[in-house]
Amino acid sequence: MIQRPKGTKDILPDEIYLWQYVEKKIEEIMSLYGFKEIRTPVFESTELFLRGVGDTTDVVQKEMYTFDDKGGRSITLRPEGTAGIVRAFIENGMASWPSPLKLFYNMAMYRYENVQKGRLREFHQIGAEVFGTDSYLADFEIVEMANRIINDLNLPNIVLEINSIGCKECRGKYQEALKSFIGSKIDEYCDTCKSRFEKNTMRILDCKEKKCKENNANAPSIIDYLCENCKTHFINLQKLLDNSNIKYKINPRIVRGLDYYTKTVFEFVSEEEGYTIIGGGRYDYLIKELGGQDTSAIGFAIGMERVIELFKKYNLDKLEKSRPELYIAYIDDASCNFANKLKFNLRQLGIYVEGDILQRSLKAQLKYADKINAKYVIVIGENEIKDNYAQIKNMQTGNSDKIKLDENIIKQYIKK
RNA sequence: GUGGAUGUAGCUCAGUUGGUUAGAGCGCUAGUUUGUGGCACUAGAGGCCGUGGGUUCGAGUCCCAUCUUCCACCCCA
Repeated sequence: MIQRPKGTKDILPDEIYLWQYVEKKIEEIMSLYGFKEIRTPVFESTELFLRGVGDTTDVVQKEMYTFDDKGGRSITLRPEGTAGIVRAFIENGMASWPSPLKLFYNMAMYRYENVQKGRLREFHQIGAEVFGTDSYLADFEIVEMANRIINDLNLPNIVLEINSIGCKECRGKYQEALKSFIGSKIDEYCDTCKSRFEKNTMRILDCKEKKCKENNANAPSIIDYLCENCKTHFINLQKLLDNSNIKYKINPRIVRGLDYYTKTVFEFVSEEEGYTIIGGGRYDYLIKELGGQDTSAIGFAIGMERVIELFKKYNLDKLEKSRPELYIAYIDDASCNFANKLKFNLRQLGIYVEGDILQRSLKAQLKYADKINAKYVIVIGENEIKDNYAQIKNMQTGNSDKIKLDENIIKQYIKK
């Protein structure tokens, strides 16, 4: 039997309504904040991610789906959304659009990783990006919108963690300080940390190896090395969060795995599942690095599979599955034609009506009507056609009323 | 990439120290005297026992490999 590739998932009709609800909710909120949808290609030139995401990151080094197409071009399935959006921003001259430019996307991402809870090789992110502002007001708006999404989806036990990793200037100083702190002790660190020492020192702070963690315990904090500008930026953001009663934790250990981040970085973490469901931050150099003009930007991405999992856990019972308003059953050939006509007319009026297309017995039709949870049932037979009246039965209460077989009257009855 | 568990019907799972045509519940289809669902009863369909090798007179059961799924590390959403 051919099975789906490792790390992929089928989303079946019994679950899709959850996705539709959550996606709709998120997109409504984003629209409310002025974000417009953008869609970019599933695959891009490999170089985009090498330069955009950063060639020292794990995502690029070992998790990309990269291949040569028939024309010999190196192609990569997008492992994240931001790089492609920035490419589109530059390529379509969006820098000349009114600032700030707010975009959102809802797209599948691809990473070759080992599968476990909340981690797939094909997964979905809804993300938002703001281009053209380096103000802390944008940082606030983006964090506040993410917070709103968590709240409106009614997801409990989510903690907001924020940090600032500074700009080029302060990060340079900090890296020096960090290097001299680790310095001679580097032999005590794990191999990956050793390899990161030169090129990506800050990542060492993120290591979960016991030994490395212990060694990092007294490491200098980036926050102490922020330049004046970055410091006030960070403090202003905190003030706004305080004002809005948005609870957060400053976590100097958040450095994020993508190289493009600067200044504010943040994560919404599910305490019980132990994973991040929304992650994001500012990336003031990325656009220039990818060949655009100097433009500040900030954004985040929501891990949809993780959100759905949490949402299912807490809110499943609150959602109603779609069900037919009416099932029209028939008895013989003549009434079958009549029933079909009525079904057709009601659908023209926008009513969700079901009827038999299997030529089944009346009993089987009614059983089916029950299984699909139809609200009302009408049975058409010789008498009904003759009288042009039928019983309309409420399947929940079992009560029925006499009704004229006129689609407008039926519509009115059902909708009341 | 590393470590641990797992795989029998659409789903959840039984399957004795290796021994005839592999089972149950749920679900699905049909029927229970023919124009009314849910309940009950009856019957039916549906399995290369993940895949490929091996041991054996004989393998769902034992051995090896491989794949999948799940969990942890790493990393991330």
